[in-house]
Amino acid sequence: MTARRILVTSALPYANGHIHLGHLVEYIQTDIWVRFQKLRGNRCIYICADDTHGTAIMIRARQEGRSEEALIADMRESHLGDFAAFGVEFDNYGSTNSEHNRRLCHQIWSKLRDADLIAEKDVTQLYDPKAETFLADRFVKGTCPKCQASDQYGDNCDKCGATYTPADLINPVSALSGATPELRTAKHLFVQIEKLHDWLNEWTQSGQHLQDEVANYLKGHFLCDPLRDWDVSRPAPYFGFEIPDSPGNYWYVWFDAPIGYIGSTAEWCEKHGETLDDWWACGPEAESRGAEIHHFIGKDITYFHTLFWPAMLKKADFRQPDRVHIHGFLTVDGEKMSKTKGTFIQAATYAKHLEPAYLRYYYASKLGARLDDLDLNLEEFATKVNSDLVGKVVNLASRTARFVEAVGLSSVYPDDGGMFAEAAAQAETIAAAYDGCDYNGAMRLIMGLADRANRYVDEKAPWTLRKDPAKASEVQDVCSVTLNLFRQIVVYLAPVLPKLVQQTERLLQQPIQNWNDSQTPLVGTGVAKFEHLMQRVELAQVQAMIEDGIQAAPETTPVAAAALNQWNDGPEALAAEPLVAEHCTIDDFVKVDLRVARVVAANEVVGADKLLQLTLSLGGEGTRNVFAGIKSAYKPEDLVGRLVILCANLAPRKMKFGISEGMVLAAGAGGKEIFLLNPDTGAKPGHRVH
RNA sequence: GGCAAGGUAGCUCAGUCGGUUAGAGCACAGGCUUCAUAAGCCUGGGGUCGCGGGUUCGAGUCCCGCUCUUGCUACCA
Repeated sequence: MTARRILVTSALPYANGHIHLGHLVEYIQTDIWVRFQKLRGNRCIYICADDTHGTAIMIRARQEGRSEEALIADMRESHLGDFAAFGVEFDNYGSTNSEHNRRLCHQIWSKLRDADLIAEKDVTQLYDPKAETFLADRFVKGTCPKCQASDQYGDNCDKCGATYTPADLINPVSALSGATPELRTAKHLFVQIEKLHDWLNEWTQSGQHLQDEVANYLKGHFLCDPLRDWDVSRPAPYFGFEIPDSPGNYWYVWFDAPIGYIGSTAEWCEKHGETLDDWWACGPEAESRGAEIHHFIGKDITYFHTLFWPAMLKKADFRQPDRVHIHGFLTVDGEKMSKTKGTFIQAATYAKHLEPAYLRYYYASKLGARLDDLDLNLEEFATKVNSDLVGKVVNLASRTARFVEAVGLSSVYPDDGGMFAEAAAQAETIAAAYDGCDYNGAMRLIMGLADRANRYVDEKAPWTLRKDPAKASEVQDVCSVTLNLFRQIVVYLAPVLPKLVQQTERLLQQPIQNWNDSQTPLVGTGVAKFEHLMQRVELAQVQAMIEDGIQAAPETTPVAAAALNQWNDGPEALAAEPLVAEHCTIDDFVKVDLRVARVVAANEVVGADKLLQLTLSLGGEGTRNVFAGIKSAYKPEDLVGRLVILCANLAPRKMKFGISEGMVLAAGAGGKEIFLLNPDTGAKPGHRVH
């Protein structure tokens, strides 16, 4: 078999957030594939980079009062640390904000120009005059024009489902500055991808490059109609590369992000004395050299990687991907990751509590070639790791290595009834599963081998043989067989568990460097003093991680971060009165009958220091007499006529000055700091608060 | 509404070209073992393969209809 030359990428993580367990599905999936290819003796390079451009980065840098460059430099360090912790090993980790990338963007752009694919059109968008920037739909909030629901995003309403443009919103507000946006028109540049429709039909439907479901999806959603022009420019200010032949306009982040794959490769080539053409050239000459390009991505960015990207490469005379491997999303305990449930777990939080190898194995045992979502069931996670890795695999070494520490492995491989040979014969089947991204199938086969080996140990019972000094060599033989079976399994698991490989090399004092190490048993070599290879997972550790996840400052979305910082809100209030940890059920909540009420009269209470006496109306049903401890902050005459929120079913309470028939709701620390709640305009006395 | 992918043991999933009695792991029950990190081994219970029809000597597998779940998309196929 001749060695393949394979360039592999994972999607570029955005420099606006930390790596979390969802990201890791992809990086672990890719890393396993890369390690597998390398182990097979193929020439394989794993290329990635930070995706650094765009509005979100610009806004965040502004809010944090520093340069974009400083922000992305920090985030790069964080990303690299997380990847290292999880054994994700890139051959090159670049940045889209690099000179290589700029040069390539220029090059590809001029090719697209030459191919007459670029069109200019006016685009009218909301503009934030205060922040001096155009606003993407999700940076605008306002009232839905259809159902009047407030606080809706600029593209659609999640109350009534209506879709509209941000300009239709009632009372639109910029999420960046709080300013009222205005309509402005600017020139944008578009790629007329429709001109490649026929070619894309062929490329996507050939069965070579995509999973079938993905090909069907593209056919049904995009390729059945003319492809819309793709808006690839943004007017200044924008953190990115300025378009050379259109000053004042910048390439949209999704234009230069995938080019980052090539830019990062260029960086690698420079370090290793190779040329880009060795990997990215297309045409018959390049074809004969046979480099392959494999992208691993999540299903959310299918669109960019399977239509625009191949089209761009095609027209710019670069090699198009041989395969785009698309995976699903991560759920935790069957649900989308949630910050409040603590299941939105950052890589760093996980690594603080649990061994990264566990996650690598768990993901491997769940990943198949399809784009199904993957569920991280925390209980299954613990039992799977414990029973498969500790109970089956590592146990093989743990139950035999000690018996042969002194004598090492037998100098001739003993008769094992053909077990080693049979397992060796499965190498190609297991390899095919890895190569086809069916890690789940591979893990199943490998665990079958571990089961078999454990049965062998049981039958031979070396601990019994050991009691008879005459059978010493038999003990050595049994342990030699077992440790060789163990080592064979470790070779098969090497792409998933690199650390276990190192430990095994140390234990059996021989390197593991190639898939073929599974084909030949070790004989006559030494065995080091046994040390535990892997610890069991305690459910408590998992729980501790979840709790930590809840505590850890939840990562805010760019919009929220920008909106938050803008108000300068501090943590003092929360610190003074921490959140109630215990949940209340919806049933608990509905027991409290909150109502809108109008203050029809308010009086001082003679003899009371803190109380005001309020007469409240709920519309019908007469009035309520309520004593409220708000004298320090409100004057009676300021209250008359206004609306308040009343807990209407609070048990009546006899007080020194009369009976209080409810409680008005207020926030604040006390004293002057008391703030009554009032509903937005439109609420009527008697309305229940839900 | 449209498109796509699914529905197999309590849970997570295999099941090739239609072919013997439908499998694995986990969980559960009973037993064995005590080398091993409460690890290991054996035995067992547990299935209307979503429902209904069809093709066939034979259907989890192929065809049609229905139903439910998930994802995408949306009054446009």
